[in-house]
Amino acid sequence: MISQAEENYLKALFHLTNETEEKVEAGTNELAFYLEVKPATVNDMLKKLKEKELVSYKKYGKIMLTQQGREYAVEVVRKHRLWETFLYEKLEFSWDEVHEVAEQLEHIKSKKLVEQLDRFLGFPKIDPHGDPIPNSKGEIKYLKRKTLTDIPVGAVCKLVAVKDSSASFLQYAVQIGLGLSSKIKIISRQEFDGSVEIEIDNKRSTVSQKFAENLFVL
Amino acid sequence: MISQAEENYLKALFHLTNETEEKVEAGTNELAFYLEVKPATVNDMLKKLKEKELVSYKKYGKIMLTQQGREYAVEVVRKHRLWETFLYEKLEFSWDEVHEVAEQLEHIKSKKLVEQLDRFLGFPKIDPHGDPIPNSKGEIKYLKRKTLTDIPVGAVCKLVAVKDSSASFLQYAVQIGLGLSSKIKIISRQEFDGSVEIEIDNKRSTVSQKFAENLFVL
DNA sequence: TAAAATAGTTAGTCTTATCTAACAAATATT
DNA sequence: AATATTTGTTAGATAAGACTAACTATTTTA
Repeated sequence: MISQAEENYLKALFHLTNETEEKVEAGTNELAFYLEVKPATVNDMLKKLKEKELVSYKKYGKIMLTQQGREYAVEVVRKHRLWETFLYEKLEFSWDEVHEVAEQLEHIKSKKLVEQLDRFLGFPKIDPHGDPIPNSKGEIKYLKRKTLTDIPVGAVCKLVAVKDSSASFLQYAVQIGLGLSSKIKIISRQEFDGSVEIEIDNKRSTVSQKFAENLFVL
Repeated sequence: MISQAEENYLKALFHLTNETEEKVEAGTNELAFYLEVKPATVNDMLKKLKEKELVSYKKYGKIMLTQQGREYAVEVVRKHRLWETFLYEKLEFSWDEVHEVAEQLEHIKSKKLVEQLDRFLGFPKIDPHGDPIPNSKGEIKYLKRKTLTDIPVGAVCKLVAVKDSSASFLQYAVQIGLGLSSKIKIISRQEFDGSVEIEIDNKRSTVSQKFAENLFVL
């Protein structure tokens, strides 16, 4: 049996390594910082995870998920993103509220629950933040991503993801009526600073280039 | 913050006392048996719960929930039964599969989640076992639970729970084709001894009044 | 009512997940 | 290469929630 704490370590390792193309290994301090615990704690936990053959590492060496560990981590990510989708689509949670609750729900242990939830939601491909939802075989389809800055004036696009999902960004997004799958029309663009005037549900706003670069669209 | 273990003790106390009209207090051994832990463990936990003013008890005395403890317990029961309803109605879980998963889901902490789930389900009054679901104010409307003996001849009902689940009863049930969520049609009833002829999946059997009283139906 | 049975408590141990403080190894800098 | 800095490890502590074994209080019964 894998505890909730262990699941969190696996998920963290997945996000720090496998999820980002280049990196395949992490360090103790890095993991500790990510999980907001002390390096000593990570060290203890790694021993347990190594014992269970979920991670591979040697003293003073780099940390890597084993195949088994990766599979487990992907399952947790799958659950997290399915629950986020459920909260957003069915329970009227807003974009910035889903994460905290999904952090709890992702640890519920029931194979049937996950599969039925997936079916109930219509086998969604992306979660409310636009991140891909692994399928039941653990396959993840990463979509190539364009940002708002790539869209020409006059065109309409759909928001599918965000680069930075800090609370401050998400709150700003909600303020201007921006939600997942929002249709965004490009009204005009300033050559001077790259700021763009956009229209969402007949509501116009002007956002900076920095903001626009943070929005992945299709 | 109240831990999952603590929540389970409160819920157990509620079921052993407040839920049954007569009893208002429980003993250490009784609680231990119910929770499948040892009396010593219960004793330790009671000290914590007393400290938090969720139970009242004195050394060698009886255990009782405080008003606060009762309110908390009802909230947990509410969550449990809402989740059972969700699993049964939306995710195609069968009658006997919902409990185990609801035991996990009831500990998720999010006020909004509970209220939205309740709304999503259309503010259900009873769970898939026919037990009442407390409303958001903690009020519980106890309905008289119907048994097979309350169903008139000619009507059809659905099995939702059993009073006694001894092996001898279950074996008998299996023999006559009675399973969870079985649809039962009342063919005839003997005035003399209250025995009933029933039909399950086109198969007829005659059962005693004692047997019929053991079946909760909807 | 005295002995037996039952119920409840205490003390000490275990495991998990965390911490702090001190130490060791690896890497970077001058 | 010597030293300083960063990174990782170890040892020992703590808190929660469980256990066993031994003890004490209460209740039953002969």
